[in-house]
Amino acid sequence: MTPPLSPPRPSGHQRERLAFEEFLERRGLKLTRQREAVMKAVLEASGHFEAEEVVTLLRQGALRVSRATVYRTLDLMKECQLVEKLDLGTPHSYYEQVNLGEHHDHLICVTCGAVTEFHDLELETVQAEVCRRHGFSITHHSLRIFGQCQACLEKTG
Amino acid sequence: MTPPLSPPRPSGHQRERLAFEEFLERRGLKLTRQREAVMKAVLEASGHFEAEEVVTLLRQGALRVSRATVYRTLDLMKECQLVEKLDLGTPHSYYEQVNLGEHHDHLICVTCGAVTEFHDLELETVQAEVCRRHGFSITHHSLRIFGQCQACLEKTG
DNA sequence: AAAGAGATGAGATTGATTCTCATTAGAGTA
DNA sequence: TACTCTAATGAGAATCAATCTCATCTCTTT
Ligand SMILES: [Mn+2]
Ligand SMILES: [Mn+2]
Ligand SMILES: [Zn+2]
Ligand SMILES: [Zn+2]
Repeated sequence: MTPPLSPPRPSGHQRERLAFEEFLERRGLKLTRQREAVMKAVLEASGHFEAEEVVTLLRQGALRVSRATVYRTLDLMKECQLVEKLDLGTPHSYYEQVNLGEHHDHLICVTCGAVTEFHDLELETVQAEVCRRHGFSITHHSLRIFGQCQACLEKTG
Repeated sequence: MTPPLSPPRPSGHQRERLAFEEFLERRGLKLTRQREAVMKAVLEASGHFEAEEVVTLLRQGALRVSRATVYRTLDLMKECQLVEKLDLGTPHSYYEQVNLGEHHDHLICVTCGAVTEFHDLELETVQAEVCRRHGFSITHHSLRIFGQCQACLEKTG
């Protein structure tokens, strides 16, 4: 049961879905069936995925969605801050779904490729301080830490 | 004159030059005229540059150096940690010369494209702490902060 | 000078992403 | 329903930095 003092928050990705719809509205764009299919696939995706994976996944559904539309919709969701584009050092980009107002950075294992997410408040604070000192107005940032993960360290010493 | 207590440090980029020569030696590779030309150009370069700029610059000299060799040598210098490859959000990569043992991160203005360098010891410390907590052995990292630089802020409010 | 190993360069190739533009879908109107 | 108008889509072409190929060159060593 829902605690009485908690407002009944929309479940699933209702907030994100709504945010995207309002974003499209604001821009005078329509929520087409194709855009809806991409949005649904992305909101339900977990972890880091390639654009091509979305294309492949959607091929299994009834509605055909072209590669171009997948890329275009991912761009829109990125502008809406529901999606982030990642450069993990590979030749092509990865994307990930980000819940409204959340953020994290990445530890990337150069041995096995594992990507671990973390969030550190102190780190964010220090970054903000650096920006303040430079009179720089930050919009977003990307921190990638490369090295060996615990599992790989234990294997090879 | 050199202070007596300071060891006579090699000037210019003697240390980096030596480091590269030893690196090649260790790998059983030769310091060819082409590699030397690229190394010289890179060590004397300032700021962030594209691979293509090195190709163009070297075309003006007596010795012809192919694009392939420029890319190959930049990769070697990267392994030797004399060069870093940067993704500034543009479609192609930038490179920069890094002095032995030095490091910095970047503030990138999304309005004018200006790139400001900074180094913050506290930031590095907090990062190290995050890694320790995750049992992660860091080799290197890349922090990019995007936003508006002071100049752009003053122009547009 | 002959042999062997690495290095080079011109040009072909790659491949993720973007672009083009003819066609389609959908909202609004009469 | 039929018509209009505009945004959206999709198939395939184009892009272009980066990589690859492989014939040729350069050294060093016998
Ligand atoms: Mn992530
Ligand atoms: Mn720099
Ligand atoms: Zn690992
Ligand atoms: Zn600026």
